[in-house]
Amino acid sequence: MDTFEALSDPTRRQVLDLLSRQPRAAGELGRAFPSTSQPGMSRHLRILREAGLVHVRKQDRHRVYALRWEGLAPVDAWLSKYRNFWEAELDSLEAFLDSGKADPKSRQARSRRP
Amino acid sequence: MDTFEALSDPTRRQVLDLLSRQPRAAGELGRAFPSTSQPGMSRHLRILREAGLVHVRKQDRHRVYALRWEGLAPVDAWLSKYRNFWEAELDSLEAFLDSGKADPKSRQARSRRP
DNA sequence: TCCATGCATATCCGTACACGGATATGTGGC
DNA sequence: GCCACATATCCGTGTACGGATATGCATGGA
Repeated sequence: MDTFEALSDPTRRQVLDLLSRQPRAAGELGRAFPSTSQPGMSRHLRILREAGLVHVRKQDRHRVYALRWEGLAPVDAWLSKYRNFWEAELDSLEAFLDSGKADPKSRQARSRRP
Repeated sequence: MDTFEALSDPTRRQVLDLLSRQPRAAGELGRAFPSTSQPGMSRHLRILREAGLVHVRKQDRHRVYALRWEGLAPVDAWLSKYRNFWEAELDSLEAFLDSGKADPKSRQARSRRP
């Protein structure tokens, strides 16, 4: 299962959201989803692992899961391909409107098309 | 079907890739995927439409599809949430390297909310 | 050393739905 | 009426997702 498929499941995205705050043990994650059985959560974690989205570390008797930021690189790469065009669109719009105001959110460095 | 599910299919991502270059008529897209039937492509386009990823315009007897950049906003938003942490990680790493501190393997213990 | 904890894995079962082709039909524009 | 599609079915296959259950397996503690 590739990155995009792994991310297509809401539960797995929620798991990643939890892990984005801090690493958590498998059991902790399972308890965060009471409607999911232990093997069920374990399956989700397996998919996330195989997609390279999480990383496991053994600590005592626990398996501590942490987010692997690099695992999101494929999505980021795919998306930036579009972001370039997107921002080009927005830039054109801004230029057209000529509001003269800066982007309030001041997104990360607006990489222009090379 | 939500945005992430719509993007989980490789064919649909390829369609978006084509549309990122220029708008195309439905038939044109269909011909780009010879192994897909006409109703088959039409179904994919429907999913992309309902996910807000493409936009249709009637031109003569053709349906011209174009990418809706805003449709990718949910993915971008979701991803930037992580990109911030990602960059924070890199920053922390830099800070760590600058300060010449302890064990470099304690990476995962360090993810924290800003 | 024996046992409980904390998981991962393996089945089996069942439901649901994605994806595909094939075919038929509907529809708006020319 | 023809073209370019969209939609609707029906069919079939594959597989995701879920629970339930049993087992494997390492670690840490009594």
